[in-house]
Amino acid sequence: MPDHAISPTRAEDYPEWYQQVVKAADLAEQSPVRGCMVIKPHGYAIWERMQTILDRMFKATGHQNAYFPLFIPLSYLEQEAKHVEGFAKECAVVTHHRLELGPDGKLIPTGKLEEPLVVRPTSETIIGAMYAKWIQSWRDLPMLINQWANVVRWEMRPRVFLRTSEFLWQEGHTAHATSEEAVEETLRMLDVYATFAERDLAMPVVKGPKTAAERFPGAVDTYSIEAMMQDGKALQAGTSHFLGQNFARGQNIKFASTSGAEEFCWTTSWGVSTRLVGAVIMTHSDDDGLVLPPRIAPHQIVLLPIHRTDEEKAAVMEACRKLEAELSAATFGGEPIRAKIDARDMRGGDKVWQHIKQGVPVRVEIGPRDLAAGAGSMTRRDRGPKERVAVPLAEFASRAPTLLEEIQQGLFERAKAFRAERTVRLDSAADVHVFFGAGEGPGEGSARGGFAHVHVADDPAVAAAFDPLKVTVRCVPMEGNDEPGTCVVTGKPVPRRSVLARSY
RNA sequence: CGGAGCGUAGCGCAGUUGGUAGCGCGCUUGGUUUGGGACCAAGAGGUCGAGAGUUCGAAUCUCUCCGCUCCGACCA
Repeated sequence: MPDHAISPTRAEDYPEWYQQVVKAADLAEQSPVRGCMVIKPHGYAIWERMQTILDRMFKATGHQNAYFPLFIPLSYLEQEAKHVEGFAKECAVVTHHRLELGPDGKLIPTGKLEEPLVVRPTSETIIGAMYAKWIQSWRDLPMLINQWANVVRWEMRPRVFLRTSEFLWQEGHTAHATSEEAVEETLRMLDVYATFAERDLAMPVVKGPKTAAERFPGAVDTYSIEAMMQDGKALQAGTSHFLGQNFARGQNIKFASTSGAEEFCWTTSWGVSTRLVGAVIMTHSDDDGLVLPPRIAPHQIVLLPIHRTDEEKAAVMEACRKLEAELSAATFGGEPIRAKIDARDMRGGDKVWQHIKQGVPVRVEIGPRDLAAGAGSMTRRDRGPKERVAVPLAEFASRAPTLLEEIQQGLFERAKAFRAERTVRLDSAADVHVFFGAGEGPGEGSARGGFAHVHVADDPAVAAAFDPLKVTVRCVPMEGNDEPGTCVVTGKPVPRRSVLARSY
């Protein structure tokens, strides 16, 4: 066997490594439908973890869930000019509502719709149409609603989890009486995403507003959290938009204010998607497969009984069940610890490697020898596959929360250190060109780059200057960044540095 | 949608100048094993991506289409 479970390794071929990890961890696979993936149980379980945690956070910030239609009348999309422009190119359109059996046995779409329906690429317009009905008075505000749904964006180049034609996400849509309140909401939800990314996904992110070119179609301001993947590329992990009154005007979302005047609402929208699963993979995984932070791992601890005879089996299984019960009674991150006994009848080595490839944070083997010593053999996914530690069974459950916290924190620190190593401050366009290695050779380019903090203006000339490098302005970091300077392209004065990177 | 590559068993691949399908892993069964991706034996599994054409004969040659991957344009 090679010394790692995934081939090729990250260093050899990063994109291919990513796909092999998805396959080895049994997260998802290609479907018969072009550009669409099947999310398999293990991949879906990770998404469910994300949903559970985020949903709790949305509720805690006063939001309620609701559900709006998959189909959006074509005319709705036309209500905000920039919105149409932004999404028109990638929409799936339903034009018929019936199938008839043709003479050759083929099914023929018939029953042409009077008005074509667009499969939602996002739901601003249809939710706005409902808000226009629901909101009449300042007493109806703020309107704070979230929807868990699928959306379709007909992408040219799909990549599992990162960019598929259909994906799952959550979209929050809120309406407010004042601009200040709406901006506050936009930033609050950006913070929710940042907290979730760092605390639960152990993925350090940079928060900040986008440049005009990268803004959501129809938004006044778009904010994002940007994470660095292990190839140095940036991944937009979540977005929060301040929509101003743009959509409210287009869709007539009005309210009577306390003074009795009729005013347009100020709206926001924000979302994260199954892309986060890809983000987690590319942030933590190694050449042995998936590595999951404990907080989002469907199973945090797997117990592996080892036995030969029936007597051994009885004793070992009893010890496993006892430990499983103790672990389930203990808590980590405010939830019961998720432990599982894997008693499947298969070879121990295969079984262990399966759990390694699937990213289970902690494995505990319990065999007759361990039992005699009152111990279990523990291995951690964030350490080498053969670094085993004997742990006393009597105390393991009480120590487990600390252990999981240590792993969670360790992964976060490791990711932060990685990002720090690949983050630089540059003060000239020439340095940017050098850093991102203008002339990259095959197989080498993927290892280059990172985040460059540079003074640049929000100006098309900046995008044009770095376009040949495939580098874009990811966002203008809001924290620890108040050093004024002059734009390295246009020479204009700017109040702070921006993050430049290649991106997914 | 442009450029490149690929499509043969669940996975990874071989199959030369056209002659009717093979290897490794995996899977099933039996046995030997078992604290680190076991070994022996016997088996199951393929309209060679789809369609058309050339030919006595096509996985192999020609054309068209479909899908996947990478690189561009677009994006969460």
